[in-house]
Amino acid sequence: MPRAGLSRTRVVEIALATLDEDGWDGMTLGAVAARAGVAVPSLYKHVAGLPGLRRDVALVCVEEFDAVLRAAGPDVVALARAARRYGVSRPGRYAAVQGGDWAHGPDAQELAAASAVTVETIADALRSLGLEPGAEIDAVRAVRALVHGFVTLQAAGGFGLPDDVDASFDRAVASLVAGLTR
Amino acid sequence: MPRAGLSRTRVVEIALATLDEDGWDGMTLGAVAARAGVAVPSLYKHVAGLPGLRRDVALVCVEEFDAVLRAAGPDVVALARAARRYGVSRPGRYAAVQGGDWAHGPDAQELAAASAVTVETIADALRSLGLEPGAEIDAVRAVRALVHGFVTLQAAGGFGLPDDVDASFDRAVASLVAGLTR
DNA sequence: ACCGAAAAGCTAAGACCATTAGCCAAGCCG
DNA sequence: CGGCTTGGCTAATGGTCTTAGCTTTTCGGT
Repeated sequence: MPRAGLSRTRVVEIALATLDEDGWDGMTLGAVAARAGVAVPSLYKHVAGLPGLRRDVALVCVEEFDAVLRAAGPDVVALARAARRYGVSRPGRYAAVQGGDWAHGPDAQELAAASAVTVETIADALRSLGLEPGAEIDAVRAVRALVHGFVTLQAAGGFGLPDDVDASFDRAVASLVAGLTR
Repeated sequence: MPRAGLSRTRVVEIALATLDEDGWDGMTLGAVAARAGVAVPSLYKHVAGLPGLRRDVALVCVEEFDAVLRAAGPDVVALARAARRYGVSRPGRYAAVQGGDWAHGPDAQELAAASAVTVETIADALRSLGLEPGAEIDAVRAVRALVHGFVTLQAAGGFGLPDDVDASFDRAVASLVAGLTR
């Protein structure tokens, strides 16, 4: 029996491919093992079960998401567009970034730290708007909520009308920014 | 063997109780059957499997959610507050309202119709702001996205800082409304 | 009042899912 | 070359949903 030559990072890579194809709920141990050409229990040699795999995958996605945001530059609108593009084009990874409840898990530290970086990126972009100091946290929350809500509603097919969702999004962000700087 | 005296509506009632206690993912046929004092396959006599049960439960929740919004009156801020209060106090039912992908299912009609009523309620509240006719759909989407994003981020523990989330929400809604009517 | 049929429960069984235990062989290192 | 670590495996357990088929209750019609 030749070995498959797996490793933690290789398993995570394969899991990411599965995630992109089958979504967050479809990223099952069976699917990953099949794609790796290996029996399911073999994965436990590299990864701490399904929760551990999800945690590892989420960490990669959070870091990737943050990189995308950073690359969008310091403009709030560009940042929001980039975040939404990521969420729409890679729904599985976006769900991994936002979706987990590992906020309550034991190994939440790494994830929380990585998420904090993302929040800080948004805060940087908002600083250029010249908000009052006390309003910054509120503004970050508002932007995150608007973008996240848009992405998830769209992903769930919540926008029944076929009107241009891109335009709606741009206008919503513009309106919120206008209201924040009012 | 005495009968349990179940019915479709009774099963849905029990499922709602399970939903409130165990959340959307915890609303399993096993949990519902146990609470009903019945074996799992017996539920199939009243409900079309798990997808059918979810569809029925979602329908009830959508109608309830719409009633809550209507009761909040025609003010946008009050409506947003009511929606968020519902989402925070009954996370399971809120997930049922928003969460499904039955938009693509075969029996999406009833659900879609009920959801359309909710959207119309929001549109009514926004009409009092005196928006330009073409901007209405965009405005509804913005409000829905902001509220929905806030609720889901909060439910996922996405707001790390312990700052007052209620105040952040009120300010976010006020900012968006200000931006929309600008 | 009775008989038959529909309805409502049940058990059994099958397909997946995650997880644990324990075995065996591959490969590295002295 | 021998042994130990490591990475694969099979087997088994318990959970999920689902279908098939059986039994018993219950109700309606004559």
